[in-house]
Amino acid sequence: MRLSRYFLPTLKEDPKEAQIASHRLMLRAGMIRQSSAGIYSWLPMGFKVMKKIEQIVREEQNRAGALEILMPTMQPADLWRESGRYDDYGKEMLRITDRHERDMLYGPTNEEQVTDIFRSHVRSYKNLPLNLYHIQWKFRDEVRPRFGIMRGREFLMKDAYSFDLDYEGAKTAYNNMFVAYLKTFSRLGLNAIPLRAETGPIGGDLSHEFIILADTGESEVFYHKDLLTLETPTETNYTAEELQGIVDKWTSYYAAADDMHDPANCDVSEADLVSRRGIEVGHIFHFGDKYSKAMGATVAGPEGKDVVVSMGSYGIGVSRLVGGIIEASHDDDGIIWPESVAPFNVGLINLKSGDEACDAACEDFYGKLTNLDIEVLYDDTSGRAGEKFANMDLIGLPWQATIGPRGVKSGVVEVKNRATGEKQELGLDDALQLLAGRN
RNA sequence: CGGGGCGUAGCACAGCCUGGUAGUGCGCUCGCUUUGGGAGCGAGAGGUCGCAAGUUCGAAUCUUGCCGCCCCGACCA
Repeated sequence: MRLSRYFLPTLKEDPKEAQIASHRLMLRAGMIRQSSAGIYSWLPMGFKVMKKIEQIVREEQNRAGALEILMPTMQPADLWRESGRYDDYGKEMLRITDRHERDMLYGPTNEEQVTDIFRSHVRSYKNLPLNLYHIQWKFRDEVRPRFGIMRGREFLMKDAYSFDLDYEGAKTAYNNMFVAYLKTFSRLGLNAIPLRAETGPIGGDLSHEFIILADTGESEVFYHKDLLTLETPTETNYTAEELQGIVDKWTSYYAAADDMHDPANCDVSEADLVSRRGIEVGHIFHFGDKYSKAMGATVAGPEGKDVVVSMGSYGIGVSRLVGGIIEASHDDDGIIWPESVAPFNVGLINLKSGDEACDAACEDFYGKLTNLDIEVLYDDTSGRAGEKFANMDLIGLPWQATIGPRGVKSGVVEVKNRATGEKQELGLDDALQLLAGRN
């Protein structure tokens, strides 16, 4: 992509409403545009990153055996009356009346909707286990949206819902998602920590939040320092026992958010206990028959009797992750994208656009990178060097390749690693090889 | 929802107290000079001063009402 043909409205100065790094940087890097409080348009580069995150989430859900569907954003109130949540939910739920005076709502979540789909199509235990997920926009009318995309009112979420015959099955479904989450966050370049979460009135121990570490995190977390040294599982088809083993291992280390942390009850020595701030990016939850019972989601069991299915739900905040990743990975100059979600792999800087030799060298290099399926943002504009460098640092592409009059003469390109700041002058072929190897 | 603050050009702001033809910096357009970390000079474009009513000869400025946005707290992916 040539920058001269792209839409990347970057800002030199900080918009005053942006208080935290991700919000500030997303606005400055031209990723989003606020429409109203907590509601944003996604501009090309922001959208591209979000789509990459979404795709990684999707691939790991698919690998885990979940099936993608798409449920609507607008839901009928009647479904929510069945579960009793229409009255319970409060003002966070955006209620809308259609032209026929029917009560509708913009979905803040989809348990009712998916349970309705399940009960009307699944009759036998033989069709279980089943896990349906979708990646869809949700709306929660937060009293006070803030932090840009991190806590907006409209947000993109992946929600998976599992259906099993009994608790044992549901537990395996839960463990399966637990492991899928470890893989997902690892691929996103994040250190995610599973925290035991409040299970509310349902009880049990099957609820975990996944948080990523960032200084601006919303809550304080405490965890055993060895937790971050655990290896992320990589295989695809684990047995129920293997899944349980992985989950047991990951949950054997102490990890708690401030609301669950009790110093008196924490057996980790002070030297091993780490305290940092975290951002919640995922939540998995077993809720048993809460919705299936209220809404009559049953299947015929092996003995021919109807059984109320056991359910769980598993969310990942896809749009929130865009901000979350920036919170976890930036410096004073701008964003530092992990390679897996970077909008482009390489930023190619032409230091003297209009200079025949420079243009030719850049065009050649650009073509070669593109032919290797490397996504390149080629700054072919007539801007000044400093401006181009600063802009490239701001948008945070993992690699920068700079070609200027000086380098053209000696046939070299300067390659800079955005994360480490390390620069090296390489011949064109060596530079290609380096960048291709990283792709 | 309690408390506080702010709405003036794409962005950041001054002007308001003490009413009198709407400004500065950055960005944008054109020209010349520059050119390896956010250049210089010159010439331009761009604003219903959030909206409405009121006071006044005259309102960005004073009064009232409304709307929007931000921050702290409580609450949440």
